[in-house]
Amino acid sequence: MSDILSHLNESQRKAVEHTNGPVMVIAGAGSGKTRVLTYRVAMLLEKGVDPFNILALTFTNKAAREMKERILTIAGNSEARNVWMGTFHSIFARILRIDGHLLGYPSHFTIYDTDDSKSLLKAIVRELNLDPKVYQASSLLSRISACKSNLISAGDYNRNEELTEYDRTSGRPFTGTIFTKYADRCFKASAMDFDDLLYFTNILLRDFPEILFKYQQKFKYILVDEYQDTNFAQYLIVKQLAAKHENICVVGDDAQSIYGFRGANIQNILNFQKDYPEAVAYKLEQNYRSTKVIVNAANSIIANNKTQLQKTIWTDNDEGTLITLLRASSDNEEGTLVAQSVFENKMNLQLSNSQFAILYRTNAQSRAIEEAFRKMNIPYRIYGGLSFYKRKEIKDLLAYFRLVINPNDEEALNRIINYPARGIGKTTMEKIVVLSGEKGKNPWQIVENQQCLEPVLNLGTLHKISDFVTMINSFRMQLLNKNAYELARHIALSSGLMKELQEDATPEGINRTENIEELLNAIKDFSEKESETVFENPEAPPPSIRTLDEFMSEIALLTDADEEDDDDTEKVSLMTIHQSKGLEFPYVYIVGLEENLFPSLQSLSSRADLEEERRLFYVALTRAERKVTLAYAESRYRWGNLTLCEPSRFIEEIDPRYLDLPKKISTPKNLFYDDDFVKPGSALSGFKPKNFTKVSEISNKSPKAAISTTEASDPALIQPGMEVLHQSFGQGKVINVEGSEGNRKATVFFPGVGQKQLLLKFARLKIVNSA
DNA sequence: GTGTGATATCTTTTT
DNA sequence: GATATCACAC
Repeated sequence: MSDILSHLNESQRKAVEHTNGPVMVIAGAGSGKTRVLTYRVAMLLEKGVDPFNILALTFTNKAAREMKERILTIAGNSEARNVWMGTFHSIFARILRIDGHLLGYPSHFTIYDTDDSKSLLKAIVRELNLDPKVYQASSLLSRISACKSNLISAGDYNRNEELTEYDRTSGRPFTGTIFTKYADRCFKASAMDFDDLLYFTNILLRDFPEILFKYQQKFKYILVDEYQDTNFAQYLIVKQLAAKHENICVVGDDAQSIYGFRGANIQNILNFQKDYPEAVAYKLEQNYRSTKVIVNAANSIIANNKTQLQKTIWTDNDEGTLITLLRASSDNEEGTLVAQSVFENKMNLQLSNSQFAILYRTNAQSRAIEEAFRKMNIPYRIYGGLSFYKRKEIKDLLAYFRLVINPNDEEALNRIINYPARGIGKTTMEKIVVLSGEKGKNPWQIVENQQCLEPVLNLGTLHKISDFVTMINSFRMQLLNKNAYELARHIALSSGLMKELQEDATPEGINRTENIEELLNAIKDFSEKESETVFENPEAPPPSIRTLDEFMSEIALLTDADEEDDDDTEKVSLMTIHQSKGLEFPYVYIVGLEENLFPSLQSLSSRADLEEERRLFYVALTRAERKVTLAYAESRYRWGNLTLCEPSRFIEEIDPRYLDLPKKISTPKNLFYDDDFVKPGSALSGFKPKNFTKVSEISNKSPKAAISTTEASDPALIQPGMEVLHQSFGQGKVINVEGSEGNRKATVFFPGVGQKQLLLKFARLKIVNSA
């Protein structure tokens, strides 16, 4: 261990060695925060602390997994796997499965994801005959979520004058009613949404002192990563659990707080020393990740924020290259420029794809980038976006599993009662919902009870329903005696879902079938793998088979970012800045630096939000080890139509000493309308095509062309894959051709020169080899 | 009750 | 450009 400590700098070492009492570590970007956390856990184990007494909370499963792996390496002790390490949500879901019965929840409760929550809210709004445009599911959910994060229950909400008054004046007086109904329906469905996991943990600890005591005893040492991103509910859980031993260590960086929209309260970290007057604070200010240029540029950005803890991030690393800025006329061109730049750097500097990351503000921006990368044949991997577990066919099959495990799960029932179609339609479902409202029961209890249904349904429908119920019940009987894979496969086949998908021979249909196969394979792996879950009683023998409900509780909180890429091709990473938090890449491209996009439109109304956007930009910059490239487009397709964009204010906020401005930028813009892009409605739009035709005619007949030794081929014949000859660049290979008629553009790679985009009517390429 | 085509609304960011 | 909902025909 002592030589392990030698891997740390002085402040890191102090933070690691100070194991008892409250400690706060303010860790600047790239300052070795994860290192401190992992070494600290290793240090605790070294000192003989039982791993079952250590609780380490992270924000992503990925971070937890990585940390666990590293600790295993450092500590060289397999005991380390018994540390309670995971996200807030997964750790407290585990606790609620053990002790949630005290609150009336079964241990197999369902976790509703955002889609489930929204769909339930929509149903409630419909049932109350309210206007879904006024009561939008997404805004209702964020309001409810904000309440729960601040431990405000539906009852509290309705009693709170301020909240209800606000709803009345904003024309949504029934928000409180909806909240109440939503909470009630979730409970009846034995379901918790993401916020409930934290909310009910708080209730559990508040109302059952013996439970609080139990976990206080258990978690003698508590570590919290990304403390700046905790919300009130999380803060209070940690505070209560730590109250007995006060061996709490929080690590964070106020400059990287980017989850305010989710209720994260930056005050939690700013007030830590008020909560624990004896707390010792350590600052990690040396950055080991990035070049001086990057560190200084990032500092110059964050200096524009008013609320922050004082610290000076510095580095001993090289000066590095200046930040470059790419200006594109459109979002598509931005993609092309970025892909070209990646390609050039890769070739010139002999780098691999995985050394590059493209970061953007919104998921929607990935498309243009993706397209450009596809055209250039650069392998990439998108993080987030449409997660595997969010695909329809996967959600359908999972809904079967959910319903089998928890028949009360209303959203699962809704999803599959008529999928594949079995003649139980909208009207029938409506009747069922009405009945469940009247009898105060959940839909499954109604569906299961034939007597209930007899008065309102005809015999045919009644039969269809009872067949469905029998099927689900027969699955349930096998829950404990079949392993997860056998049962999952059985369900996929005998529910008819597999058949339904196989009948669809379109490429999408085949893909869906493959996805189901993939899910089944994942379950197979799971069934065969030994359980790694920490059991309440470590001495208890592991259960002989791994069941489907175990699988479901393990994946409920997985997100796409946690998915491992088994394909070992080297790929460029594409992700939102939020997802990039905690990661690092040698070369980072930050795209879409435009006003109203980054910073986003909705952040511009308040100083706090704008500062959060700025911190987001800070996070993006500090992901880079060697070089940052920024990009923006002058126009972009937003919800279908073209919008003009201004460069982001953040570009100007960077100290110009660290920025390599393109010479282009100071020249009059219209000189650079060198391609098919014309601003709609601008004075140019009517004239441009004509002018261009003329120019091209002239150039073809110009004297220069006449004396040229090479004879140009007809631009219309140029196709990707061809070898072509250019007057000054020499021979090259056509990678891509795009654009229409007179404005066809080719991307050509010239060995030794690099990749060039050429307007075919000017380029006068000669086809050398059309193979 | 089911399936098809038209249309409105959408975009922050995530557990 | 994509998805969710609605109107309409079978």
